[in-house]
Order: sequence, then structure tokens, then C-alpha cells
Amino acid sequence: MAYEPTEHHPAFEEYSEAIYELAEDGVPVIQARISERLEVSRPAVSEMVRRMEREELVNVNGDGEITLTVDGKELATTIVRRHRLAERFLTDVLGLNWTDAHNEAGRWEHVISPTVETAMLKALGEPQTCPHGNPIPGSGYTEPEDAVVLSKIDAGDSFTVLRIPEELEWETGQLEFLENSGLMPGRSGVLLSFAPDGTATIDVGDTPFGVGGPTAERIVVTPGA
Amino acid sequence: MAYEPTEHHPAFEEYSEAIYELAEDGVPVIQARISERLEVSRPAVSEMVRRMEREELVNVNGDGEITLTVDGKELATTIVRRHRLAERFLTDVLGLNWTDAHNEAGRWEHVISPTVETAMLKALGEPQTCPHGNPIPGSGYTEPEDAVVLSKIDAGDSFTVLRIPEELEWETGQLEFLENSGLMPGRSGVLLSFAPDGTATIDVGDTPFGVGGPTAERIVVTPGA
DNA sequence: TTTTTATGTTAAGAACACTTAACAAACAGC
DNA sequence: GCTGTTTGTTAAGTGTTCTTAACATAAAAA
Repeated sequence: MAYEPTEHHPAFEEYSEAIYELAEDGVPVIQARISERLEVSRPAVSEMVRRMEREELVNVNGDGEITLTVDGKELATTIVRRHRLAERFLTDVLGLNWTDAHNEAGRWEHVISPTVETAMLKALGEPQTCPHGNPIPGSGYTEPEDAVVLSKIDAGDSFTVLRIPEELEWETGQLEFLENSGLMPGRSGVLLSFAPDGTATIDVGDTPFGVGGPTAERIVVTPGA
Repeated sequence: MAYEPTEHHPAFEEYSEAIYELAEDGVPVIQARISERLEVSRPAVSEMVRRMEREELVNVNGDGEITLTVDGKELATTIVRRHRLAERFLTDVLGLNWTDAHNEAGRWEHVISPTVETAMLKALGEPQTCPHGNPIPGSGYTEPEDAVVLSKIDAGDSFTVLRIPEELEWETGQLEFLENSGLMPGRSGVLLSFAPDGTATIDVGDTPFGVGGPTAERIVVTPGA
């Protein structure tokens, strides 16, 4: 029997989600990374990982790398799905901006029931991604074959924004900046230049602006307009 | 950002809400009633009341009667407002039935932010009551002068349903029955008869049906069609 | 009047999720 | 090779909210 999401253990939900998203972002899933993302102490993570191992939600290999079990993955995808669906709902139906929607969804993900999930999906016309382009698990979304990070585009070439990974949502002000700058999924732009330090200057319609190297290495785009 | 109503103390919110609604329903606000409504042990209530007194959210008089302070009332009305707004939203926008909406709102009330509250109010056109007719605090709703409980109507007389108090929402299956029977705010009907035990038989359009004495003493109506 | 019921409290303790302090091991840079 | 950082763990302890058991008192019923 799969883990019951109705057994309200908010911390398990939060940790499963963090593990899922770290893996999705290509970050090594170790305790230290969870500690940083959830902003809790390392001993707290140590204890929670032990408890989640006991509850068979995660496995830890010899290198300390943490992976979700089948039950853990089910819990994680449920929470991530509800988070992204909530973001979509909050922006599309209630008109919130990205940052507000993201913060709100961080709480909503723990209270949305299957009934509401179904109703939201229907009301939104079965969306496949959150407002930042990240896939809603179970929606059948598949990333285009030619998807590539922004830093791999050549100066002068055009691109279309695909998604802004969860990782960037955790840097304060980053989401707001990108939204205000017009860098959103579906928008096309041109990569104007690369500075030696990796900073990319781009133009997506409004005033050109620069994004740092680490950011450019994470934003996913497809080449061409 | 995170949470407006002071620091995140879900239990204080739950208790304040219970106290507010007990008073609204005319039930004496003592620990035993809170214990029943929240389904927690009496010692738990005893301790929480002491803590809420220390935090100046409630006062307890010599008879053990509990009243909300100004701060307590503010917290309570915030939670009740969010609960009823959420119910309205869940039924009107997402198409949930009363029972599902009520259960869902019991969790939503703790995660809705001022931003979302404002957005929901706007999306719903500033509603003044929840789906069961109970006033949304701060909406400016005023009960009609001639409002009276159903049991005060004479047999043969017609009436218009005004509201189904929170108290009845706690009896399992009651809400579902009333909704399915068509007894909802705004609907007119005729009180067909009173049984000696207080049971009222009413007709609100579909098949006539009976409601028990205690229920009839709580449903609020206005006389006339 | 005696008994029963309702109500509130104390005491002891448990689950959960966190903290800081201290420590050991692995690893990278010089 | 030594040093400093990163990582995980133990230990001790905190705050919140809940539980059961036992008890005291007041009100209602017999």
C-alpha cells in the first residue's frame, strides 16, 4: 500500500518535495543540500532522513546519496503536482505574480485534496507546466528534444524560453526580477553577448538585461525564435 | 510572504475560530463545548485556554465562560472570514459540494494570505455570506430584522431560508442531507407540519422531508416566500 | 439525601520537528 | 603533508500540542 497523503505529516511532504526537486535540478541529493534548501539545521535533516528511511520513503546509498523509494516518489510527485497546479491557478485565475504565487503554493501544496486537484485541473484546461515552465508530474509533459540551457546558446542567436527551474525560485528576488524582465516560458529573445565571467545579456522584447552565469546555466530554452 | 496573523500558531487559530462560532451559535462558551467541537481532550483545552489567556487572546470570567479579547476577536474573524470565503470559492468557482467545501475550507483557512483573500473577494464579487448563508465577517452583512428560527414558523406558513449555522456543519452527514434536499439560502418553502417531538416537515420544491427538532431550532429563516 | 453526571485541573508523558554544541571523518588546496 | 572546509552524527534540550489517569467540585437526578 502506498504512503497515505492523508496521514498529515507536513515535514515528510516538504522533505520529499525537496529531494524530488534537487534531483530534477541535477543537484546531488545529499543532506547538506536539503538542509540549505529547506533552511533547517543539518542535525534536523539527519534525523528526518533516518525517519523517512524507517518509513521507507527514501534510501541512502554508501556515498550518502538519497533517493526516493516508490512510496517516496509517489508522495513527492503528489506534492510537486499540487504545488505547480496551485501556482498555475493562483497566477491564471487569481492574478497573483510569480513570487506571491510561489510562496502561496508552498503552503497550498499541503492542503489541496484530490477533489480540489481534479477541479483545478479541469478549470485550468489540464495544464502541463507551472507558470515558470516546470512540468506538472502526471500531466504527460515531455521536454523538447533540443532543450538546452541558456549558457549553451551562442551570442547573436535567438532562443525561446522553456523553463526556469525550481532551484532559482529559492534565490530571493530572482523570480520577481525575471518576471518583471519578461523572461517567461514561451517568450522568444536573442542572446546579445556573453561576458568573460559568464554573464549573459539578453533581449526578450523590452530593455535588454543581464543574468549571471549560474542563472544562465540553469534557465532552459530551445534554440530559435 | 509567509503568514500575517501574528506568528504561525495553527492551534490558536483553530481555538479562536471555535470560540467565535460557538458564541455566534448561541452556545455557552465553556471548555467542554470547545473540547467537543474540536474533538480534543478536556485537559488539552484547559491548557490551551490558559496559554491563550497568557497571550491575551481570551478572558475567562468567574463562571468559566470564555470570551475573546480584541486581539482574539481579530484573529477569529480573520480565520472565519477566510473559511467562509474559501467555502464560497470552492463551491462557486470549483464546483465542490457543501460537505467537501466545508472540509476543505477547514484547512484552507490556515494558509490563505491577505493577497489571496483580496483576489478571491474580487473574483467572487464581494460576497457577504458563505454558501450556507453565514455572514463573512467584515463584509457588511446584516441579518434581516424578521429573521427567526425555523421552529418558530407556524405549520402551513411559508418561509425563505436564510442560513444554516456552523453548529450543524459538525453533525456528520447533516450538510449533505440538507444540500441534497434543496434546503439552501434563498430557497423558499412551506412548513407542512410539526410532529409532537418537534420534527418539522417542510417542502422547498422537491419531495417534502423532515428535519429533527434540534435542527429546526437552529436553521434561520425569514417568514414569507 | 445520596448518587450520577458534567466540568475543570494536575500530573506524567509522548510525538514531532526543530535548535546549538561538539566531534569525527573525508576531501581539496596549498 | 598539513590545513581548512564540507559533511554527517551524537547528545542534550526546547516548544507545541496532544494523550490518559486520577482527582476535585458543582450541579442535576434519583
